[in-house]
Order: sequence, then C-alpha cells, then structure tokens
Amino acid sequence: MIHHGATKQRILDTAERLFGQYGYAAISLRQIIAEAEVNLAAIHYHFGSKEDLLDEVVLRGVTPVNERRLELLEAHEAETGGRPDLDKILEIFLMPMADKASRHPDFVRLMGRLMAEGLLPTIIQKHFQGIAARFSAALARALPDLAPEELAWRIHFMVGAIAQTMCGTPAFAPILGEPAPFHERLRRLSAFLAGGFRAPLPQPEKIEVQL
Amino acid sequence: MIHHGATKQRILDTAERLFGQYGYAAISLRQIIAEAEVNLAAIHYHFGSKEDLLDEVVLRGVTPVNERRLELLEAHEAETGGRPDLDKILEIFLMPMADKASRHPDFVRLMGRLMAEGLLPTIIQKHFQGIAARFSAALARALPDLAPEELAWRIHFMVGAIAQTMCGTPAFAPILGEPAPFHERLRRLSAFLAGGFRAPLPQPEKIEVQL
DNA sequence: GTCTATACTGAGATAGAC
DNA sequence: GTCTATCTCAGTATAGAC
Repeated sequence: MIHHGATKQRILDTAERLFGQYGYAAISLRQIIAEAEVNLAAIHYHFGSKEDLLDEVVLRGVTPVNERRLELLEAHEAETGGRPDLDKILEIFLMPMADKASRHPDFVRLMGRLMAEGLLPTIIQKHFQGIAARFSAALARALPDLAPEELAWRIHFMVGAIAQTMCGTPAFAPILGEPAPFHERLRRLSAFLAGGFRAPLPQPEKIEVQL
Repeated sequence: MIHHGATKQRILDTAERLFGQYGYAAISLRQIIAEAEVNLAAIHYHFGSKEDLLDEVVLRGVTPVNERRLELLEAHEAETGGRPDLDKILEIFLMPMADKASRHPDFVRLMGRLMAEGLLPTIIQKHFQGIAARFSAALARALPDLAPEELAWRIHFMVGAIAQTMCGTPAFAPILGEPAPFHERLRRLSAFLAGGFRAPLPQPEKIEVQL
C-alpha cells in the first residue's frame, strides 16, 4: 500500500462495482471510500471530481471493447470488400461487450445506465464518437437504399434498445425469469435490431388527426 | 394566491418543466421554489418528498394518456375481433404520447428520462403496469407465432427505443438537424419497431467463441 | 388547513498540514 | 501522496404564524 498506485486502483475498482450495481447518482463518494478503505480527499487528488472518476472508470473499461470492435469491423470490411453485412455489423458491435460482461458484469450495467441516462451525455459521447462514426458508415454501406436521415433515426432507436438491454432491468417484461446470459440477450437483440433496420419505410404523415 | 391550491399547482407545473428540461437529479427543490415563488416547506407539506413530487407530476401527466391508449386499444380490438394488427397496436401506444408532446413537451421528455434511468423504476412501473399488461396481451395476439419469452424480450427492447426517442437527444446521430416534430419521430419509430417484432428468430447459440 | 422560518444531516469540493 | 478540517449546498424535519 506504499503508493504503488494501489489507492487509485482500489478506488477505480470499487467505483465501477458500486456505480454499476446501484447507479452513479445513488452512490456517494463516502460509500466508495468506505469500501475501498481510502481517504475521501484521495478521490479528489487522483481524479478531481466524482464525474471525472466516472469518466476514468468508463475509459478504462471501454477502451479494450472498442478496440476489439474496430478490429473485427475492419476485418469484416476487408473480407466483404466494402459491402458489409447488416447482421454481421450488429454482431461485431454487440459481442465484444457481451464478452466484457462475462468478466465485468458491473461495468456493462454501468454502461447501460449511462447510455440511458440523459444526465451524462458528454461522458458517453466522448468515448463513443469515433466508434459511432465508424459503425454508422458501415451501416450506411450495408443499407444503401436507406435515406441517411432515416438511418440516423434508426441508429438512435438502436442505441435506446441496447442501453435498455445492457442495464438489463426487464421493467415491462415480468414474464422473464432468471437473468439470461448476456450472449443470449444480445443474440435476441441483434435479431430484433436487424429487423428494425430492414423494416419498410414509415408512411408519410397522415392527414387525419383522429386515429 | 389565497390558497385555491394555486401553490400546489405552481409547484407541479414548475417541477414538470424543470425536471423535463434538465432531469430529476439535476434540479434541486430550491430551484423549483425559486421559480414557482413558493416556500421550501410547501413542497413537503403538499407532497412529502422530492420523489413523491415527481410521482405526482408523472401521475398527473400520464393518466389521460393511458386512458386514451386503453380507449383506442379496446376500440381496435372490438373492430378486429381478437386479432389485432401489430402496426396499429404500436400506433395506438405511441400516438397519444405524441399528442401530449405537442402540448406538454417537457412532460414527455421527463417520461423518456425516467423510463431510461434505472434510477426510478418504481415510479414508472407503478403507473404503467396495467397498460403494459394490456398491450403485452395485444401484442401476443398480434404475433401468435412468437414464443412468449421472445416476445417479452422484444417488448423490453421496444421500451428502450421508446425511451430514447422520447428524451430525444440524438447522441449517436449527429446527422439529424432540427428537432423533428414528435409525430414524425414516432412514425419512424413505429416502423422500426414493427420490423423488429416481425424479425426472424435469432439463431441458437453458436459453438465457436471466436467471431 | 396552508404556509413560513429555521435548523439538521449528509453530499461534493477545497485548503493546507504532514 | 495522504489526511484533517472546513465550506457550500442538497434534501429533510419541525415549530409555529395565520
């Protein structure tokens, strides 16, 4: 414990666990320092603020996932020669997170919470804008007949569905029994999203107001 | 201001506006009382706590929407004789909220935030469990070939997409220009969801770990 | 029954001693 | 690098004026 950065590590690990299990807003810095057995000011020394601590937790966890995603996407694009497959793109985007979930379930729940909460848009967006642009471009090539605006909206819908699935609280689905393994969840999600992306275009605005 | 319940109303209106625009966690009771020009303790007198205030905001706004939803659903089920149409069910669920949004945009943003945040699951679930059961049953009849478990998951995905659309921050879709009118958004969403519900079943688990 | 004034506890943040 | 003390502001609780 003679400052090998052990303090910083313990703070990061504890924060990831507590934020993931109970949510960012629900966990106080004082709860973290109690479990990590460090001093309150140590958090502000190492990270600056509660929000910056969250930022570093996200950065640490998401970096290897996004690297793996890019790696797989580039391999697939090379294979298919600029005409990637929709189902494959979705699988490539989701599976690295599923693998992460098997080792760090709390981190993945945290990511789901953050994606959903409009509260921390900056933090998430910062770590995802590169990946988002890359996958958006791939989706555009996989769906050449879809108008860019419609594609953008469908990506938006996808983000919501992914976020909901990652935090994994089946609010409106009381039928669901045990928490299904993450890979299975994401296979189901992948099929759903593919159907959504391939759906026929919405009808233009109806005249009648009444349903 | 001679206590015709004007205080309670002003608190509700101001809370709805501020919670919707900035989020529940981001707004303090002291910000609400400043804009509503009431005393701090008046909130606790009328509502009990910050969370109970939120609950009443949600209840007030969601009641007419859900009543309209049930009314439309029952009419449709009567017309079609127990074999409702998927697209129609989605439209019936979404359009009353779109109508609400044209008059109370802040309320609808708030609903989106709350549905997304796992933080307040109790509040949302309380006001939606009746509606959810009703629409789940309708969806099951519209999609008789879908296994109940798969249907439950797809509803779960739908909730995420709806929540994302209602709070309306297009995090991963910077292509989107001006904030589109709510009815248009929901028509696009409706088409996307219908495609998702009709998607072919996901493949059973693959053996290979490697992608 | 309605509202006001005020105090209490716990949150995140900061300064400075060691 | 670490820890103590302290600051400000949050939500909450209570006593009492009208």
